[in-house]
Amino acid sequence: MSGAQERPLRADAARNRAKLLDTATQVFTAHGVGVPTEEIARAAGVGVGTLFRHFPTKEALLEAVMVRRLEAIAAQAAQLPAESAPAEAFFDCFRLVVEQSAGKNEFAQALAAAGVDAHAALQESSSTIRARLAELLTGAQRAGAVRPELGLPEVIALLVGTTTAMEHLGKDAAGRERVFAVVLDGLRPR
Amino acid sequence: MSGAQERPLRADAARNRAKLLDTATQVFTAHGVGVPTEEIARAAGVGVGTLFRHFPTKEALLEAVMVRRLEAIAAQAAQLPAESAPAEAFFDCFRLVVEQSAGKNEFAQALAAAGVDAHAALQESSSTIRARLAELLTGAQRAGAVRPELGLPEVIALLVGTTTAMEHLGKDAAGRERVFAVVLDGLRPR
DNA sequence: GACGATACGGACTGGCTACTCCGTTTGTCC
DNA sequence: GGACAAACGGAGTAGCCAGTCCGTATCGTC
Repeated sequence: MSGAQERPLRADAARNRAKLLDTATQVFTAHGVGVPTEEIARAAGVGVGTLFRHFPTKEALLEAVMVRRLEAIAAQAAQLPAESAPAEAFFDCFRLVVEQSAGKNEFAQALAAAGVDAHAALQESSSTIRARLAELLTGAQRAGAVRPELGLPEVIALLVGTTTAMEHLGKDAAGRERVFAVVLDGLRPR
Repeated sequence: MSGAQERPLRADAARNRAKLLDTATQVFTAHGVGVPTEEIARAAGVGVGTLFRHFPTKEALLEAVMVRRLEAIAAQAAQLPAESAPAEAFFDCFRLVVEQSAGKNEFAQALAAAGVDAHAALQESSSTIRARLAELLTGAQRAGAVRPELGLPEVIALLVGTTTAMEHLGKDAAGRERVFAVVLDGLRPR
């Protein structure tokens, strides 16, 4: 699916590409997606020309950052043991996604605003997470730990909403925990 | 606090100002805050000069739109009868704010991003709602209908988060209702 | 209906930013 | 170590958009 027959990058090119991705992740998260591309290039220690050679568009860079984060989340989600403890696995996954998504909301919004709703790469890596989440959801529902009437779209909406709530609370760890309690308990059947 | 000694606007000026506010509300909600000011002016049937005479800055226009919405919400919230049924009043208020805030999240974000965290007008009208919400919250908590450990910041974060979740679900009314059920039930004590 | 004050329209400006182009540098392979 | 391709840097370009300016139109008043 992903392995095209690209010839290998030269060593410096590969290094710069990785550095750009890392830097872009940090800078976008810290200062928002509105930062000029030039600032990212400078922070990464390269020229803008280099940035645009690797990512032909600012939007492409944004997308690459998102894909990378989604893949990281998917990898962690894959670790969760579903069979033994379906309920915990689902709730752990919910927490995981929310915690790893801190500051990512704005990215998704920016991409959607740019009319990129259906970019293949994003589609692919997000559907991996969705599939995993669906699996854990039905497991937890079968175990009676989650309201049976909830579908995947509602759970995802709650995921996004909870992330936003967390961002709104900032660093108040105790408050975040109380919000988590509200949502997670709310997911349980009455 | 708000009644300054402005001399009355000329009839056409008052008309244009009102039209601009209405149009801006619609256009910002429909197409996001990124729309060029010129587009709003055109949609309102006036020139950009007129727009900038009434609102010296795009940001000022955004703020005026927000203030107006907040005031509308505050007015509705003031109607809710707190004494007779504290629990219902709180939950109704929660719903009210979420439903009236559809599409407003992005405004607030845009304003915050512009470094306008503490504009007096916004502060004032949002603090009206906050005060009302705090009142209803403690009432509901005293009645045993809401978790006693929750503070106003957490409730507001949940409000914002729920609004986002709703926006994410789009027009799926049944799904929205299920999400509401999760959050509102989660607010109740265990 | 005439006159001063108020408000209007929209061409124009300045600044910002995504993206390009090409002379220079660096890595790779023999 | 030399030669060639690959990659780099950053000044330059084009387009967009918030906000200005002033000649023209409209309002309100006598």
